[in-house]
Amino acid sequence: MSANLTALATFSPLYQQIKAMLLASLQAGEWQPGEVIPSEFELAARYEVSQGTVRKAIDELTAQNLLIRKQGKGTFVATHHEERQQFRFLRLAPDGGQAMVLKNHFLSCKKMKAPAFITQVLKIKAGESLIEIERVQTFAGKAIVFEQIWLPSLRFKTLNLATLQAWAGPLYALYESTFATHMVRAEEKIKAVASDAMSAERLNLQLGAPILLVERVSYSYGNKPVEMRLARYETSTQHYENTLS
Amino acid sequence: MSANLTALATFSPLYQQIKAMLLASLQAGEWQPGEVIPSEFELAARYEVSQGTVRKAIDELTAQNLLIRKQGKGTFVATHHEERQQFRFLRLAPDGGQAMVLKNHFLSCKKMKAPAFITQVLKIKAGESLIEIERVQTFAGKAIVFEQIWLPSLRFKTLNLATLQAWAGPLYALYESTFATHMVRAEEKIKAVASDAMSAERLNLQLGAPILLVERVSYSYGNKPVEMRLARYETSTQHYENTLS
DNA sequence: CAGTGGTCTAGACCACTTC
DNA sequence: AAGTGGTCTAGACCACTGC
Repeated sequence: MSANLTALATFSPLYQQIKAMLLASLQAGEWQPGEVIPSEFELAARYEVSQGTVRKAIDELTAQNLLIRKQGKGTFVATHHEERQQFRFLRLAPDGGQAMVLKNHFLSCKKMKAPAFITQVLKIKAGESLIEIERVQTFAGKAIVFEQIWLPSLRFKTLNLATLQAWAGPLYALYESTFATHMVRAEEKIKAVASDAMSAERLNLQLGAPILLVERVSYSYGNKPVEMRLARYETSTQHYENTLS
Repeated sequence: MSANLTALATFSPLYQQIKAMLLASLQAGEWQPGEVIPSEFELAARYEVSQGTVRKAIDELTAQNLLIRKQGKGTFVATHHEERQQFRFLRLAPDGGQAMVLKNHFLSCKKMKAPAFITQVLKIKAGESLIEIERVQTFAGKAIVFEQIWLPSLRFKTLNLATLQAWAGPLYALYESTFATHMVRAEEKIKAVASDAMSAERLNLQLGAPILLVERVSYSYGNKPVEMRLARYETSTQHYENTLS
């Protein structure tokens, strides 16, 4: 209310506080992915603010893809099970046209001790146990993507090769369904490299053929890094797409 | 007002119409990049709507980086001369750390007839005249980027090598200052390829060394494609960064 | 102090969904 | 018809800038 002094209490507008509380509820799992959250008027009553203020908080959360509005129905927690969300994290497209549906081939799923470069990224203890998944993805019978995926064993205790092979759909949807983990954001670092022996074999390329090397770190609520991937894309007939604005 | 029928007039909310009118003014050059636009109340009076409606229109334009709000000062037309905007279209970062400032080396600037693959992308007539620019960018003395840039001669009539070499700052700022062209958006398609003779020479690499090949098409107001680039990035000590959300 | 954008409210009405 | 999000308004007040 006061705070005329030199910004002692780091003033933040009401709708930002509401947004923070909504985020806390999402993180705590009060509303699960795919579920409706209470209506704007209910939330306004709960937080004792006007509907317009709740609305502005929800506006920002929908802009970040954490919530999805559906007129007449309500506001829903975003989920990777949703049709529209399937391609949110896939930037690969065939040179001719639209998005591509890739076929999964899981090669392995093993426990391992986390190497240093992963512990740093995932902010876990040195030597903590990880699950390492190897996957190849094909399009029209041709291997396009080979990736290694690392997850903390603690959170993904029961994950195994059989589960993966039985799963149809995006990995992130599996994480939601089975491990109560919703991915919110990812950061990628991309390089062009000469394929090493393993990548060349998996992608049926000549040793040294140029491939895209994509390092991805995915974050759940609260900026928590949960998954790290090292992906190799074969880009002779497809490319990585990006829009700058 | 009516429109109970099966959507004859493609109803659009007031603030969308305001947004369209603001866009038209931007495109027509009524307010130049870097200038203030009229205050929300002035615009509300002009369009005979409430200030809140204008506000919502401006909200969307700022979200698209077309306008920039500055509390207490006004709302400004976005410009590539702005400090903050310098790195908007540069996704290259050194493996260690933050954004990198690259040094320009313009190699050539020549007129040429547009090949088919460019006429399609830039939507110009077959055989129309283009300007082709070749540029190398260095960081800490090392060549990092080699690119070819194509612009329609019509719009960029007076552009020449001397002008380019005298220019300090982003190309897009030059386009604004001298050619009344503001770039709004760009789309990139990225591949890993083996460097050809020309690229290898420009980047001091061995022939065949893997490089990132980035095709970029940049758009001005009204989704008008204006510039096409083919860039090669050397990514042994830096990478292309991207955030997915 | 006046002018700008930023927040917040309260209420009216529209558009879409569901029963 | 009732409930949801979506639009629009009018007015009050806050925060920042510059004269």
